[in-house]
Amino acid sequence: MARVTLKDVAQRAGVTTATVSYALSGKRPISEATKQRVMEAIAELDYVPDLNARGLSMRDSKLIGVVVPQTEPGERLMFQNSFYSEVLGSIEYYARQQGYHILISATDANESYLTLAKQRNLDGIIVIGMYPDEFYQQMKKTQIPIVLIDSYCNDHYYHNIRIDDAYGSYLATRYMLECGHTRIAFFAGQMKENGVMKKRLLGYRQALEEFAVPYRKEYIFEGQIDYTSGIALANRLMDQGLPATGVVAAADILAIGAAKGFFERGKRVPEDYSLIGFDDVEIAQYLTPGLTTIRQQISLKGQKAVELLLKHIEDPSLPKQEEILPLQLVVRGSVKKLNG
Amino acid sequence: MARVTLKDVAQRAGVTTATVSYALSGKRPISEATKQRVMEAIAELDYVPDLNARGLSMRDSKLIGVVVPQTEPGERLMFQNSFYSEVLGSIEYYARQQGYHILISATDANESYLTLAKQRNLDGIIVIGMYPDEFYQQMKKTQIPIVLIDSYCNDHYYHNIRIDDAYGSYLATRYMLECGHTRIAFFAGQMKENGVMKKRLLGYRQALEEFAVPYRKEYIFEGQIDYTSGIALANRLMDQGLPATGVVAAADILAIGAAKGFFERGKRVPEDYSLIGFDDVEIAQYLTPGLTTIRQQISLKGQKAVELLLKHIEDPSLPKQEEILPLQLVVRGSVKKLNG
DNA sequence: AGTTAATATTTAACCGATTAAATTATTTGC
DNA sequence: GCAAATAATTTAATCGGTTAAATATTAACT
Repeated sequence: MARVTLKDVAQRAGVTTATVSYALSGKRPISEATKQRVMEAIAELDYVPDLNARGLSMRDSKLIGVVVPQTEPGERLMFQNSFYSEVLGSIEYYARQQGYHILISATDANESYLTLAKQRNLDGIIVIGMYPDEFYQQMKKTQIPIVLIDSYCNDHYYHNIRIDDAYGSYLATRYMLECGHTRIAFFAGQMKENGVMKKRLLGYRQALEEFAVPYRKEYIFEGQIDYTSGIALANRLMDQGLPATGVVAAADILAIGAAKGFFERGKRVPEDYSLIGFDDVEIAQYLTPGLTTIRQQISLKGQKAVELLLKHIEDPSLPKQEEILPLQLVVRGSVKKLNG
Repeated sequence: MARVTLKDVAQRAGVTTATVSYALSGKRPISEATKQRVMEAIAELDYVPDLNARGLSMRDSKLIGVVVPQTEPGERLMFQNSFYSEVLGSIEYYARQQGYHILISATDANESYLTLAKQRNLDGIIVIGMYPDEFYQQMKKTQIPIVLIDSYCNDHYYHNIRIDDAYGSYLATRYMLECGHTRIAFFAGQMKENGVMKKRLLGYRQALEEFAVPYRKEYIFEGQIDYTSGIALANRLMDQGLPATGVVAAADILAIGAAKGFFERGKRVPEDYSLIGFDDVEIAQYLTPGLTTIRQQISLKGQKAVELLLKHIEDPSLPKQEEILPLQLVVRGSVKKLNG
């Protein structure tokens, strides 16, 4: 079954390829009569335009690249964590609605992504997460419309969709404090300068300050954003014999790992340790007990990113925008009230 | 910054585009001297070939389509569940190693996917899950190499990567029985004819039979494969006042939901209900208690699918293969021993 | 040196679309 | 009825590559 091309359609309809093309695009007037014949031919032959060929002359691709941090090629490969999966799913969904497809590239943000952008003639790129400065420098050179998700890159060149990370962990920590906790540990992923984790630490400190609880750096634990790291941090906390009664985790994944770490050593959440997460990934509500956490609308992030990107693709002069999405405390069962 | 094309490189190196092309592909001998000049020009201009253009004449795309069941456009959009995410991640990873990219299309398996295949000139397709018969009929017509994952489609046209689902739940159920349980409920997703869920039910029955425990259909609960359904099934079980002591869930997600359902009504796992899952998704080991389950090597599935697909793309005469991947019982803490 | 053979390079067509410019057909106005 | 204006269609170039066939260059052998 060979490919059906414009030519075949044209032949069938007794016209030229140009006519067919115009009939389809409407960029030149075509008589109703021929338009009719063309449509019939298309239907009869079951013709579907080749987007590559079209892209070649139109210089577009209807393809959106999505950069997501590289997963180690370990035993289990996946889209790192549920947070990414959910953003990706959302991006895929909304892009598809608009006739775009997404090209996911888990990358360590090196030059390889630039290559991809050129190879595939990407119409736009959505970058999730924070990367080294040089990455942003290089990306800029491509001239391709780019929307950043969860980045504090202050380069005015990029659109930005994010949340107020500091405020989020402020909310989390404040809730802990309101519940009567004062010895509160903070579990985070790698705290890079200007990174999301660093911002979340900021919010934690703000809340402490507001409640006049002194900030003690023995209470700060830094690891990676994954389950095993959560377990490890919990162990470190217990090993050090810190008299903490609660843990503010800078990501649900860390919180879940921490709960497991405590559990393995006979400690329970929330009886022995109160725990609050960040993100509200899907699983959070199904844990036992449910994880109290800071909800961000993960899918909305993807949706907004796609909308903004497509708007920019249509209108390259679109001024750079930054959109801060709302956050919300979700109380479930992982924090124990020490007072009331 | 306009696109650098073959022509630019040719000009710079003082040769024709054909020469450059041959120098790169090695399909015709090119003198070392010119090859050298060409390579220099490429480096100087930072040239990256356009895969679309190349694809147009080579009639390939270096693109692999991945069909995954459609998620409802509900509030949360994601790659349905962690099982899919993990397979997808794996496929992406191994495809990329071989210079392919993946085009994910969450679809309800209607004609739209055929369109995609044509539009994008997909080199091959990996289909995850089970679909209506007509879907397979249509796909076949595309003549595109296809590998099925987790399908019991008996059409000899397709390659197949799967597990022995019946055996898996046989293992799960047997373990329950060995632990002394006899009133064992079975939680499943939709049991379509010839579907994965139906097969898993089969294994459950086999085990019961082997232990001479009568099969009672009040113990069979059917829902969807998602967390909320797990909760719902647990509630149905409790509402009916069934004296079950254990639940074999046909998917980890169901098991996790079930645990939540029990928890919400004051019942605990494994004290009140023992629970065993299926899949061993990443989160299973981080739950409290850890979920006893049947491990399948999810990433391996993706890897094998990619390998097989690429092999087929290279050699279209490759005979159809079916590969059954191994399973393994993983004991954690969600099943209580009623005997010893 | 003069063919012949082998090697290196170029010419030009093609992949499947789009589109400016040229051409043909149809109205319209007088 | 005929030129001018307008509408419909075609011609042919183009996008960025590949490649069969033709040509030019170099090497090999009497």
